[in-house]
Parts: sequence; C-alpha cells; structure tokens
Amino acid sequence: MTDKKVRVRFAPSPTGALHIGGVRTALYNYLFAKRHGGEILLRIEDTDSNRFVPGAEDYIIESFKWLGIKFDEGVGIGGPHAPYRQSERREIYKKYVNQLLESGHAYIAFDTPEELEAMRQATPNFQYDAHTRTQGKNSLTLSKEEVEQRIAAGEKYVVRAKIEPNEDIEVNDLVRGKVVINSNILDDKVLYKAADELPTYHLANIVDDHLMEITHVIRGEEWLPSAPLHVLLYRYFGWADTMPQFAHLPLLLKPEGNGKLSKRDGDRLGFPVFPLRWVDPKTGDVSTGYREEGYLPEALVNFLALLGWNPGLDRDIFTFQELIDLFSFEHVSKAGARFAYEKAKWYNHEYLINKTDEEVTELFMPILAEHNVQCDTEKAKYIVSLVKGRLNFAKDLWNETSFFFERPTAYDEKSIKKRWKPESPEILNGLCDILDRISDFSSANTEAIVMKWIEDNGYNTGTVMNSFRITVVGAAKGPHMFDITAILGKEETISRVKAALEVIK
RNA sequence: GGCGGAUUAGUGUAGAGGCCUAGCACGCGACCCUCUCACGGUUGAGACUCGGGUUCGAAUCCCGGAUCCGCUACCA
Repeated sequence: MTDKKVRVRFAPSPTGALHIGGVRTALYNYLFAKRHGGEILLRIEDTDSNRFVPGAEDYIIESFKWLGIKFDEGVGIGGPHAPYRQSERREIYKKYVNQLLESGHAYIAFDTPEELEAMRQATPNFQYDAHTRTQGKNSLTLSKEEVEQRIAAGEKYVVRAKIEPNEDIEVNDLVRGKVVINSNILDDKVLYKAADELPTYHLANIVDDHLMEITHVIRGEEWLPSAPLHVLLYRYFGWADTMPQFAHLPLLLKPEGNGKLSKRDGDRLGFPVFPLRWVDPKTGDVSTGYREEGYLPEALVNFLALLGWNPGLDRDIFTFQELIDLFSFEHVSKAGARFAYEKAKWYNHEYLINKTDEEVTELFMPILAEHNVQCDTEKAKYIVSLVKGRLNFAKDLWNETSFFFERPTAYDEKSIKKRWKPESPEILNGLCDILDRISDFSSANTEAIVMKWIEDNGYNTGTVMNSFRITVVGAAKGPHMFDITAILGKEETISRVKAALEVIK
C-alpha cells in the first residue's frame, strides 16, 4: 500500500464559483502528489442535480489553469478512468448499489421527505438508524412483495446504508492522528436516490476513489464526521485493504468575528474569495476574483500554501517547486486559519517588486494604453525602475506614474498643508529662472545646479524641493525629483511650476 | 442538544519535557536613509485559554472547565 504510486483527487461540486478554501484544498492535494512523484486528478461531483450551476465546471478548470495547478487526468483532460463527471457514471454506481443491497449492507427506503420531517418533529434528535428504521417504510419492515410492487409502480425510493450499531470505528487521519467514533451516532445515510438515478456524495466518492485508485483523500475538515461512514463503506465493499489514507484539512475562517470564511466577508472587507471573476448565472451578481484584482498567481499560491501549513523555516517566500519539495502533513496545522488577506497583499507586493523591470513593464504597457498614453517601452521600463518598489499591484502603476504623462489636475491638500511655505511662490519663481538657463537637463546636472543655487541663497532644501515637487507631481510623493524633471524636460517642468503657482495660494 | 475537532501576540505560525529571557512573518509604533511617498536597514510594544494533575522540570504529557469550529439533509 505504501509503495503504491500516490494518486490524489480534487473533487469539487459545480455549484458556483470555486471558493478560495477549495483552491487551497486543491493546492495541498497538488503539492502532496507532486512531492511524492504522484498524480492528481480532477473529478466533478455533480450528483446533486438540483444544485448544478452551468459554467461552474469551466470556471473551475480555468481557475486552475491560471494558478498553474496542472491535473494529470480528469474532466477536461481525460484519462484511463474516464468519465470523470459523476453524472456520467450512473451505470457504474447502480452496480455497486446493488452489491450493497445484495450483501445486506444497504436497504431500500420509501419514506417521503414529509414523513421524515414528521419523524424529526416527533422525536427530538431523531436520526434514521438501527433504532428508528423499524418505524420506517423500508425493505426491512415491508414484505419483499410490497417493496417490489412499490418499485414497479414507480414510487421514488432511496437506498440507505445499514449501519450496525455500537461499533467503534477508527479513522486514521494524517493530520489529526487516530479518531475514534462510535457507529451509534451515524445515521443510515442515503446512498442513492432513485429519483434522479444518482448516488449521493458518500457512495460516489468511495466507488470512484476505489476505481480511480486514489491513495490519499485530502479534503476539508467538514468531512471528518462522515469519515467513519466512508471507512464502513470500504469495508462493506470488501475494499478495506486498499482504502486510501485520509487527511482532513483545517478550515479557512473569517478574518474577524466567528465562523468560516464566506463570500459576504469578502464583500464586506473588500477582498476576493474567488480566484476568478464570477457572474452568477441566476442572479447576475458579479463577484470579483484574485486575477481581476491584480494578484499574481504565484503570490496567491504562496499565500494560500502557508495558510494552515508551513515548512518550519523562518521565511515566507517559496517558489512553487520549493513548496512541493517541502510539503508534508506533519506541518499542516489542526486548527482553522483566519483568512489573513492583508498578508495576501504583502505577498503580491513581494512577488511584484521581485520581478525584473522588463516583466513589470509588460504589465505596464497595457495600462498606459488604457490611459491613451504614448510611450515607448524603453522609457516605460525606465519609469518602472523608478517606481517599482512602491507597488502592491500592477494596477498601482498608474497611480505611481501618471504625473510622468499628465499634468496634475489637483494639488494634494495634505501635502500643501505640510510642505507649502509662505515663501514658496517666490522661491519657485526664482527656481524657474535657474531652470530656464540650464541646457543639459539631465538628472545629475540639473540637481547639481539647483542644489548649488539653493545653497548660495541659503534656502532650506526641504522647502524648495517639496514645493517644487508639489507643483510638478501634484503631491509630496514619487521618486527622486530630478529623475522626474529629466523625463519631463525643461519646458514642461517650468510650465507645471508656473501653472501651479496660479492655483496654489 | 448530541458527536467530533481545535485552542501560542491583532493575524499566519515555529515550538514535539529542560536549547524558551517563547523564534519568524504580516500588521502597528519609533529611528536611520532621504527633497517627499515608498523601498531598504535597525528597533519597540505584543502570546503559551483557564484549573487541576504527572514530573526534579510543561507551551509541550494526562484529566476537567471555557471558548471557537465542523457535522448532525434524498448538499457536497
């Protein structure tokens, strides 16, 4: 078992956009598989026909493509265990449902939703199990003839697992160790619905994981309570000796307050909870994505990887390959992790400023085009080199560089209040005269001349430079002043100062 | 309510009985750099959920409380 090739799966349900927690689960699956030279497959669990959302499957595939998580087989790729869409595997499940029925590990139940609801109302903490199934309408209480009659009459039924009471079931979890649960608390879970001829998750995932030779089931903690049922099913099928190992991952929690991370938190606190932009086909609601917000996929991956896991080293930046090489369940934490989106920003900042000027320039050019700015790549690259360090997102590029291309339309109040002095206008007029006489307007030359002029006149450097900066840039921000004026040129620089002097009092 | 899981600074985490005067990172503060905003560097504040044990010694092991999370569907 341990020498078998590692095979894992990510099995989302196409009920909408892929939640960021799902992305992390997929990532851990991927890291684990690749760490062990194994394979990962993508399976679509669309066994609930009521919750199917068109477009969700494509969304999932596109998300992973963007993130750089490549599946070895599955929906959209194919492979030896196709089909990978559960709705297309009906016949397979039927066979296994029958096997369970024949071996006596499952039975047919006709109770309607209304009847079940009535039972719940009548009995506190009602659950359909060994103690209560004798009161239900099922193949254990009804005669064989009546069961056949009802089925022949087209009555909708359900197949339930027949859980034997009072048995301790062990689940060996790679993250949590041994977890023991008594079968008394398990209910006779619905395994199959005749209504749509589809199994439920519980049956489908066991059959598929077995057939697809999955060695490790890595999924969210919300599955831990039903893991004993899954263990039981492996036994009922006679597959106990090839049962996969389980690893239940801690959940992603809200950044503040109680509860798990939800889409609403993103809306409320201003960060995406989906990898890509998603438009709900029913409501038309639009949710932004990490991609659209300007996150780099490698930054998101790094951030997500370290949310609930860490390699035990005193650093935070890891390449995808390093994450693979270092990944292990020993370092997956057991407690839920608050979604620290502030750190996601920092990750993006780190990845962005560590890109080469060429790479950032590639992100810059389309932004310039958007603003109808003509600028050759060489100049753009030089500007990028001046402002790169202060970027969190590519979209910050315009904010940090617009003054290179457009005159300030307003002058920042705060900057003026702090830096503008009564003598500023007079000094600036003098500065314009000096500037006008400079023939070599290069950064170094202009700086040398202006600094000497400041010194000769006994001006305060800060006053001169900050006032100068406000008139040219529009605020007390930006790179080295004379690098800016060198790009703007003499005429534009002087003209900006004069224009500002008309406005700022 | 029942069952299960979890609990180190605001947040993500390191720590697997003495190496802990509890480390790192984000965030926050200060200083340096500097014409400004950033970057970078240095630095400061800030935590072992509580109570019992076990032990010469516990953040680390055991028991109990508290709190939080999950499950408790013909959803996954």
